[in-house]
Amino acid sequence: MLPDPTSDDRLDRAFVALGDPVRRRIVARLSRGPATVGDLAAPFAISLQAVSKHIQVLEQAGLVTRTRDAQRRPVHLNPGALEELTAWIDRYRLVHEQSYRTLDALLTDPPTAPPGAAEPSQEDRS
Amino acid sequence: MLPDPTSDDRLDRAFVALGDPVRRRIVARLSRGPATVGDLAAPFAISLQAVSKHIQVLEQAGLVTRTRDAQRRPVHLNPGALEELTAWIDRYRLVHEQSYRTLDALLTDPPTAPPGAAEPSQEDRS
DNA sequence: TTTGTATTCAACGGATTAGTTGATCAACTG
DNA sequence: CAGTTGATCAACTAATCCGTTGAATACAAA
Repeated sequence: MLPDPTSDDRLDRAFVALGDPVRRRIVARLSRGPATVGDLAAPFAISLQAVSKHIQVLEQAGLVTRTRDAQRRPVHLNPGALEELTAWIDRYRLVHEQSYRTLDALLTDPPTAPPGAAEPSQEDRS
Repeated sequence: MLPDPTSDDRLDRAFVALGDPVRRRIVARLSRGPATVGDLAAPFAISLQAVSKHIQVLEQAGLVTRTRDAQRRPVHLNPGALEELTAWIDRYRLVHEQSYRTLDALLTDPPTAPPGAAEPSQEDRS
């Protein structure tokens, strides 16, 4: 049940979670402090149950955590998870265009690797 | 057909696009320079057509663009789109916890707004 | 204990997604 | 021209996702 830190499953879920406008608005709201499910559901035209599911998606992505307060389950934003996302993006944000070499040259004249010698395992990570 | 800058549809698609490990690896590869569909498909165990679809998803999200080179369609990363994602995240990365007020007080004692006076339209954006 | 409030669970339908295979299109090569 | 390469289109399947409604749970208040 514990999350596996060597898998990128959390990263998958976190990006997908932020791909929904409802969930992004929830995150935006939570950045101003914790809120209950009812609070979070209020601005939306969808059912409370649907919002509850969205919160579960955010929780499984590690983006939020839940505490307990009587019958309420306050939701808190987990800023660390958001930082992981920016960290991933920042790793690839800068494009190394290799401007000294034209695109045609790149495509027709592979630098040092002959067509038979493929090295697919060190491509990248995550 | 032109993208509508006032909609967050692009943001939706971009986050969802990065939620797939295959597409993240494609982005990672493209950060080192443009590549053809065949190049991008090589490291994967899935069909070329599947990779072609992944590229279309990335393209519709604004994350990549395609050019033309004879029968090849080189794919280029669009760093601007990645920056938009980090920009969104950075807006909410810092949590304003309002530590001077306890969670219970937050929940049971709404600051200045009486329960009847709701103002849901300025909640947030995107 | 009964009632009310806050939230989740369960089952379902409709839409979307990621993969497949087979056919097609476009451009280069001999 | 015919053949090959690079990539897309089309049709299909299995799985997942987003929303619904109705029932169940947990705690509080009367």
